[in-house]
Amino acid sequence: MTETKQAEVENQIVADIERLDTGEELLQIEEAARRTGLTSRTLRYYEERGLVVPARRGDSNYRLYSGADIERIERIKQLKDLLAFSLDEIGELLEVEEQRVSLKQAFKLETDRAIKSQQLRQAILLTHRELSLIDDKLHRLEKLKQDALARIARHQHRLTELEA
Amino acid sequence: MTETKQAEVENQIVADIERLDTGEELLQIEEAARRTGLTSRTLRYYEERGLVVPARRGDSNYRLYSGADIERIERIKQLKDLLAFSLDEIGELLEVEEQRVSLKQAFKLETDRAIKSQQLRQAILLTHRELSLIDDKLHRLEKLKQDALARIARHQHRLTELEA
DNA sequence: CATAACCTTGACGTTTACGTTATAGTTAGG
DNA sequence: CCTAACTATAACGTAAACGTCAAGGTTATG
Repeated sequence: MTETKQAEVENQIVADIERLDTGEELLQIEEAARRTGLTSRTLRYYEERGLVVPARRGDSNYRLYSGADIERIERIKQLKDLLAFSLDEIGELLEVEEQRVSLKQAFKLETDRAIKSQQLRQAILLTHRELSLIDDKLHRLEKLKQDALARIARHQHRLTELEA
Repeated sequence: MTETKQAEVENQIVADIERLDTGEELLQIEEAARRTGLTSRTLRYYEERGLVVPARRGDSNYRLYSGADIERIERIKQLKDLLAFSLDEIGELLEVEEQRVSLKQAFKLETDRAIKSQQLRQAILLTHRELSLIDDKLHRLEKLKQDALARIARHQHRLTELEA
């Protein structure tokens, strides 16, 4: 059986996958990087910055990323690329999101109706703050678009005028 | 007459303003920086990168920025902040815009109807390319917003459920 | 005409966000 | 068990986008 280098690599990738007690698949750094479109160096850097600490380390001390970790990395990409935020700003925003998550946890355990309501209201507030950040940029982008559209319309008008 | 330091500065600012043959006001670098919300260093850096070369230099070799220069600087800010473009990318985009402008000039001088039409079509094409860049980011931002909105809706739903 | 407050061109420093290289441990396949 | 291909940390390098002096010229004002 002459296994190609390609096939070997694929085997390696399959071997990359471990599992948590929960049965969730865990990825080694290179595979996590591949799935998120980043590099392993970048993932280590994000960890150094405290942005994404992988779910756990295997016996070999290898980093093992969970599905939640991958989602978080994707989120960082979004915020960085789309909102032009620095990693510092992203960190703050993710902290807010985490507050929301832990708030969700507390919510589950809570039995007091009044407190649960209060927690939900708090979660809504946090998300609104996030939303306003996005909305702000959205509006300004929208204006940029309108400018471009206006230019096109002007040209178009002259064109029809010319060809009348 | 005990002129305050404040007043002196204001005098200086007024003195900053020179005029082109056209009668357009020209600003020295600090005032140009103040108006655009940047620093003089940044403006010099932009010139170094070839992004904004001031309209002219005075006899004193001072940089003098025209209204068009100021607009261009504002444009750079927009593209950098809103689209998260690097100065390189902005340079390319501004080049495209300049093509559009010079095209506009050529258009004015042109008498041949067919050529004028062609030029307009070209201008429209260029603007469309710009537009697609903006639109792309806009769509992805919109998705971010929907995610946030969905989260809010979920919370809101649970809240009404709870308080029913 | 002195002085303050501009301006000039270097040139070196800094932060961010990684890339790259070196050295060494770990794991799967033949 | 040897080798290839992963992994680890550490450390140095780098490009972008400026900040921050330093040394000197220019201009308005008292």
